[in-house]
Parts: sequence; C-alpha cells; structure tokens
Amino acid sequence: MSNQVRVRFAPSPTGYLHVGGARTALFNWLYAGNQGGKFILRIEDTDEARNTPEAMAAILDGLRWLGLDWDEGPEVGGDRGPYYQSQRKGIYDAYLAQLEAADRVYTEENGAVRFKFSREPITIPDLVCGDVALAGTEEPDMTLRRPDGSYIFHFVNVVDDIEMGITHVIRGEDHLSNTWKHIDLFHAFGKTPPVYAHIPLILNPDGTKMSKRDQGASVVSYMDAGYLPQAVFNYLCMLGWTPKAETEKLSAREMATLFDPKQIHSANARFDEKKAVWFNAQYLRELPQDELYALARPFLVKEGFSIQNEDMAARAVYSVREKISLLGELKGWTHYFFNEDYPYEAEVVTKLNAKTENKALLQAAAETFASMNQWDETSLHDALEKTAAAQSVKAGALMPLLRFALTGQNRGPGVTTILDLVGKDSSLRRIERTLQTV
RNA sequence: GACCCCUUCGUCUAGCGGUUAGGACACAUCCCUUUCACGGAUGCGACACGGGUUCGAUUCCCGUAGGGGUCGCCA
Repeated sequence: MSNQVRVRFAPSPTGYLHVGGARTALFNWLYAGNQGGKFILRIEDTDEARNTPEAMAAILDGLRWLGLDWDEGPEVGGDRGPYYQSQRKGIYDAYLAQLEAADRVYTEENGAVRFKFSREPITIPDLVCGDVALAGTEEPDMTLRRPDGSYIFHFVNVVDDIEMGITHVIRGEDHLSNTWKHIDLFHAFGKTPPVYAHIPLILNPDGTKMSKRDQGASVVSYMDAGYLPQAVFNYLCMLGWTPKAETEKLSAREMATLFDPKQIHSANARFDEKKAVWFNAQYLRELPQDELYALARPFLVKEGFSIQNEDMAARAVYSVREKISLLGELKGWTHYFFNEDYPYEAEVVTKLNAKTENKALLQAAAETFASMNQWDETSLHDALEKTAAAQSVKAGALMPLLRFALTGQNRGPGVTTILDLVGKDSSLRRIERTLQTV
C-alpha cells in the first residue's frame, strides 16, 4: 500500500452541479495535483428515488467544463470500482457482516439495521477548523441499512472511503457535524480515519445560505451567461483561499502548485458576482481571435444573428473583446455588424439633430467614401482626416457622427475598424439610411 | 432545544503579541482617448461587543451578540 494521496468528489446525482459542489471538487482536484495524488469521482446514488440520468450527465458535464478530469471514476474506470454506489451492494453487505461479527449492530423489528455508537469522546482532526473535540454522543444509534436492504449515506460513504483508499476528505462544512459518526465507523472497522478538511460554505451576496433556487447556484448558469471555465475555476478557488502569490489570477496548474488546504479561510464566503465577472474579463481579453470566436459564435447564433462571413464575424467579435466582460454581453456590442436595420438609440438621434451641419458632415464623408478605391483602416483614417479638414472641423467632431450613423450607438470599436469590417457598400447604405431616417 | 463551525474595509481576504492593519474586486477622482472600454495614478474604506491575560492585543482565554451548520430508515 503506497502512501499516495487519494481524494474524491462524491456527488449525488439528484440535480445540477451546484457551485458549492464545484468548489469542493476544485479543491480536491487541486490537492491531488499538489500532492501528485489521485482525484477520484464517486457517484453516491443509493437513493434510487431521487437519482436521474439527466442529473448524472449534468454533473459530469459541469466537471468537465471546469476542466476537472478524474483519475478514477465513471467513464474512466479504475481498479477500485465500481464507482457507482448503486453497484456496490455486495461490498456493503460484507462490511456490514464485519460489524455484525463485532457485535456493533442490531436489527430492529422492521428489519432496519442500526450501528451502536461507541459513545466515547471523539476528536475530529481538521485541516481547516483545527481539532474539534466532541463529548460522547447522546444521539440515538444511527441506521446503517433500511428494511429494504438499501444502505444509508454515512455507512456507504465510510465503506467506500476505506475501499477506495481515500487519504484526505475535503468536503463542505455542512458535513462537519456528522464526521464523528464516520470516525466512529472507521474505528469499528479497525481503520484509521482519513485526514479531514471541511471547507466553508458559499453564501448569497446578502449572507443567506445559497440554495438550489438562488441566482448563480448552478454551474450551468455560468455557462449560459458566457463565463469562461477558467474564470469560474479561478474565482471559485479565490473564495476562501488566498494563495501566497503576486496575483489572484492564476492558472489551474499554478493553483495546484500553490494549494494548501490549511490556508483555506474558515469562515463562510459570500458570492461576489462583480469579482467573478472581473476574472472573466481578464481571461476573455487574452484569448486569440480564433479561440474567442469559437466560444463566442454560439452566443451570436443564439441571438439570431445571420453570419454571412465567418472571418468578418470573428474580427467583429475580436474588435470588442475589451468592451465586454461576459460573452452574453456580445449582443449589444455586435448586433449592428450583422444587421443593417439596427435601431438608433435616443441619445444618438438627439446628438445628430443637435447641429444642422451634422448631416452635411455625414454627407461629405459619404462622398469621400464613395470615391475610394482602397478600403482599409489606414486609407480610411487618412480619408477621414482630409474630409474633416476640408469641412473645417476636427476629426474628433466627425468620428462620433459616423459612429452614430454606422451603428446607431455611441459606443463601440474605432470608427475606421467598423468601416473596414462592414465594407464600403454597407457603410454607404448605413450613412444614407441615417440621413433619410434620423 | 442540544451540539459544532465562524466573525478584519461594501465583498473576498493577508495578518499568526509590538504593522502608518497589506492586497484584490467594487466605488470615486484624475490621466490616456474619435465613443465605449482597456490601461495607469490617486483616494475612500475594517479588526462585532464586553471582560480578562500581558509592559503591550486584530492576534491568546472567557462571555455576549450575530451568521452558518448538524441532530433522517436524504445525500
């Protein structure tokens, strides 16, 4: 038996992957990476009534999206399987027999089997909370097996941790209060309990408990909003853990190198969407054009944009990469690239009509464009400078007007970039429509 | 009700008896700038409260308050 670190994430497939669960998985994964150990995925599906294949898939998808690959588990295998508790009944029966032989269980009239607590004081050694000393319990003996023969969480959890050679249990603090029961079971089996690290919970921004219904509780909601997995990964890790590093923006690999469960803060943490968004913006703007576009394209399609030219679309998205923080914000920044019938924002209409000479300026620019043979940013820039000079205004006065005309908005990429991307014909049509309608 | 965990700027946190209590996000102002952003600079802003221990408490101990959790034939 080696002394290699073995950690596990043991979700129950009763719903989607919760951010709290994701963070637990993240910390386990980091610790395995840090220690050169194994990260094991075990599915705790003993409650047949509540488990669904959809939930199962959602959890695996969520973990994969975050980049949390497991060394042993579903679809990967391993020599300590099966990794579904629903397939391990024989193992549990054998372990229960051990307890029967040791006279640590008794069967009730209806067939339920209960474990006789030792009722000795128990100390939980915890990497995050420190030693937690408990007096001997006065709780009723706990049920291990239901009358129908199925087993209860505490029992299968301990049996599997023994069988799978789990050395460290990193899990949510909601399990801390039950851990003495697990330790009692380990002792009853004559085993040494694993090292525990109970991590604090994630709370809503208002400090209340984050439950299934709350905003941002599901990992899927981050995918839908246009978060990048590396940003969610990074942010979730910084919730309760601050590495000794110059920056908080770290790759999964860097975090694994630095990770130490003893450094996890022991207080619950509130979810801060602003900071999560900030992380996302950081990762977003460092993506090369093709990678960004690959991720962004589904969002454009979802908005119903008609993409005529993939290269132009990719460049359009790339041109606003520093303006957005989430891919879901793409719509408001790129719709006019894909549709010439864009609306004119009220502020734009007001500004265009503020001065009578504005339309004359636009007309002059249109005439210049119409006469151009070269259509690239440099030529466009020169042409605009000359047009402005000819009209006795600064380029700074002409640019905003063109932006209004070309996009209907007062924000966006550089005007020459827009002109270049939409092309000469479309640029002229856009200006003409503006002159006619506004 | 019993037991357990927790408490530093608005938020995430550093701190492990002596610090001008540091950083990040957010916010504000300024700079840059054809817009919006990015970026840069500066600023605002915290040790829950009350007792101890100590020459000296954010730091150690006790209590109070507040928050969270557990006490299932759920996981």
